[in-house]
Amino acid sequence: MRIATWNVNSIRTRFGRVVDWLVREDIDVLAMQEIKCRPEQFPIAAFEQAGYSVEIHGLNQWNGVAIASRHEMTDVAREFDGMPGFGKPVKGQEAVQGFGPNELPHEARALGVTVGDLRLWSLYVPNGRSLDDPHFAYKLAWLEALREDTRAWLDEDPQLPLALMGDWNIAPLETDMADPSFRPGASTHVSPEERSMFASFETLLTDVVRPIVPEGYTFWDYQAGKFPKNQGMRIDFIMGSPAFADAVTGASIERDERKGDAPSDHVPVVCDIDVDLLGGTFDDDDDRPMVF
DNA sequence: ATGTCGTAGATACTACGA
Repeated sequence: MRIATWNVNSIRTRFGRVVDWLVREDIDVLAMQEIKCRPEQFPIAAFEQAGYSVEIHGLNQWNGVAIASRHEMTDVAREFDGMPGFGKPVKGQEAVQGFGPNELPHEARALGVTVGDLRLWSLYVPNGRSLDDPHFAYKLAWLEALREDTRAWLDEDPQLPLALMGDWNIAPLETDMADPSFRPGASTHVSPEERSMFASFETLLTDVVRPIVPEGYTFWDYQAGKFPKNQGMRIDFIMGSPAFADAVTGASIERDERKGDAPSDHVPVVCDIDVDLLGGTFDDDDDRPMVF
């Protein structure tokens, strides 16, 4: 079972490339971020023709998350408890997107689904914009609420195979940041507050890719030739619970997807799961009998 | 190099977000 995350930077621009990659790499579940569209604008047919169903959470041209899967998805969640909002209240949008505990409108940054035994989230963590911007406080509050929900989910079921996958917009280690325009003490993504917040998730979850792929970036800004200069950053992660991490047998960062025509500025991050190690079954596995 | 993308719209350019 192959599971991946990819900030696609507009699915309407990128769907051909994304579906080609899904088929070529035999991906079972892909968590996407920055789809930048509403559900009715999403190119669902291209995914269905390749054997995937899609769950979508998109409110407008910004943000937006989706999950494509070859297996049935259930228990779809389009927010987590206590998720804060941001911006100015939009009249008439209350019923569509709801409001966070701070009474500001929700953004489309989180989508949770259950696939077999797995609980999977596609997450697009707020960028923060700059250290003195209200968006930065929003980023930290959004992550804190997510962490407390993660703690509650695992308190309730310590054996839950859970993965939080997506664009975390944090470079946890010094070696994760090679873009010279992000400077310690002056920039988002590398601040002590963000790194401390990321570390607090690591008391609950582990980066299942890092042990297998210790080097490499997942994002390179389009500007100023940062990809050819390899001035990238590692900000896309698959964070797994103990039960999830124990089933991981492989991982990769798909650097070649930053090459060629019209790439996203992010590349896919992949992990392989041995479903036999999860203790349950997948109803549409074709290589094993079902076991109840 | 204010160096690139993607979105929307009171569009053929500007504003915004990343």
